[in-house]
Amino acid sequence: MPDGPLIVQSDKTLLLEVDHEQAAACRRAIAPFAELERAPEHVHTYRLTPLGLWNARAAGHDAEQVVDTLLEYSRYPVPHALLVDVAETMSRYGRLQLVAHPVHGLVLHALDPAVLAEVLRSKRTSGLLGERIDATDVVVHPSQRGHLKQVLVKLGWPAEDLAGYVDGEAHAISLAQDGWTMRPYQEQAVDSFFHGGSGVVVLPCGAGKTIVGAGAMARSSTTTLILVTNTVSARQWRDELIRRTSLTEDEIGEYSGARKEIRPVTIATYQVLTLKRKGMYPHLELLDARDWGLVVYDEVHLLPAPVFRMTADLQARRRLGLTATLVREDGREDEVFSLIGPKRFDAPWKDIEAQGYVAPAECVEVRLTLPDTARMTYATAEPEERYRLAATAPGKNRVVESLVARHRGEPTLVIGQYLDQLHELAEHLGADLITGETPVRERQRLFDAFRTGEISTLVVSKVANFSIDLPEAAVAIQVSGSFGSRQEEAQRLGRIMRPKADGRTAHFYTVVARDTVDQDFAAHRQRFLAEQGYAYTIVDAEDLEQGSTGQRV
DNA sequence: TATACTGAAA
DNA sequence: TATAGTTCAGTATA
Repeated sequence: MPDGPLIVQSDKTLLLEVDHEQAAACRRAIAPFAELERAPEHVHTYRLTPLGLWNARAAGHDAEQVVDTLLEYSRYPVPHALLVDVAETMSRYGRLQLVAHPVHGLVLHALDPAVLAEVLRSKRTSGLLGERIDATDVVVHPSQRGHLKQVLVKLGWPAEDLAGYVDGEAHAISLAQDGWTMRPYQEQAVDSFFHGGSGVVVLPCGAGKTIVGAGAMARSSTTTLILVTNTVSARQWRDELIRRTSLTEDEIGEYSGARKEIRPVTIATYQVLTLKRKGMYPHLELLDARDWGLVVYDEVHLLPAPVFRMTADLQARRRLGLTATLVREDGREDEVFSLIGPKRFDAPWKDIEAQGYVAPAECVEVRLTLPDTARMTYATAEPEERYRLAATAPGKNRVVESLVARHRGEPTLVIGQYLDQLHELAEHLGADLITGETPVRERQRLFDAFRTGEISTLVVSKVANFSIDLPEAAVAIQVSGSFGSRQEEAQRLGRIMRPKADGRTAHFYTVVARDTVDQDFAAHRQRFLAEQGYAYTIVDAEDLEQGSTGQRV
């Protein structure tokens, strides 16, 4: 195609012209295998990575499809070397297989003896492999299954794990069918997960990931261990499971800081599992406390390093990872890939929105020009103080005030990172504030008041990043965030994406100080959502009160 | 004996 | 990059 929207370069970057009429179709076509790297106004940069290509491969795409997609949308002839490279990278996935051998147990089987020879020569596999059976097979100690997969990914030969799983202890679980059924994409996600065995399901916030978990549990009907980020989330899982499945309160245990119950379905927090005392992990026994048939990782992108290590030992059990965003800022995506599994299902956020299951959202970046004195302070500040200085610029108070006024009557969340700033804002707005030090009872009271509409504005800290369920929230105003965290941005947008009763559009504002690191971090944070098709409108803070709409990006 | 508060840890 | 949230254990309170 001579006028395609895509420029494919030999350094493995893909440049997408955003205003091209085929841009949307192209974005959709390359999404399964390319990662968005930068998203300024006119040209978005995607990158081809081995991990992206292997995920696509695991999802059933072959190299031919990827090559065809590139050729179809490319404006210029595609570098031949790049096409060869794509084909070679993709063909690396699955040349090694982990299989169950009737005599030798777990075996690493190579479709190509040379690959096995190369892998065996590496020092990194030395402690992980046992006896060599023949030219294409070598024994793997079952306890090294996860470590081996990690090493193989790093060596560039990701193994396809076909060794299967222990059944686990059977436990009858069915979905409660009182006039309610899973949504089509949830069914598909469960199917894809089961077909693949282990892996990750990526769905937007508010799209019902818990239901996918429940569906997987019903399908396997085994004892299940669910790992979640915090106690509040654990309670929400329990309530949802009681509502949506045949499980009763007695069958569901909570293993958290507060309680230590072990039941056929046990919900545990990452925190308690990774608690370290005197160099020991006293709660690790939970993993062996029962013969779990399924392990569910909620918010799998947050898995801390110790849980990765523990998970390496759990490879014989089915593992389902759930997340809204697989991206992490610490570059551990490959560990999720090798230890939980490849991406099994991924629905573009805009598709779910089009089906009406999440609310449409409009994202606006409000830029505030710092007064001269503040700019001088900023310019002379130490680099490590700069973000805080810019992010907590006093001028933001007025901007937030006018945004709240603009949406008067709509349930509004003001979200920030710095407690001082939030205290000040809460006072300014005459609104209530929820932070980590707010007692659970008080949080509950405020959330309830917010849900019923008694309170229309709530100022919240990082506590609101995850899993708080405020269906009615329609407006979010972000004043500061964790540096450039893409997944935090996605989670915060997620707070307002529950569909509204009247189908209203949700509004997401991010207030940044112009020409500072605050603006740079904001740009980085927005990348993931840009990849999902959310365009940020940029508005000048001074124009805000005059009702200008700004320019679309 | 149960519950509330505080500080430390990773 | 630093900050904030979470949990646990020790101490105070009723």
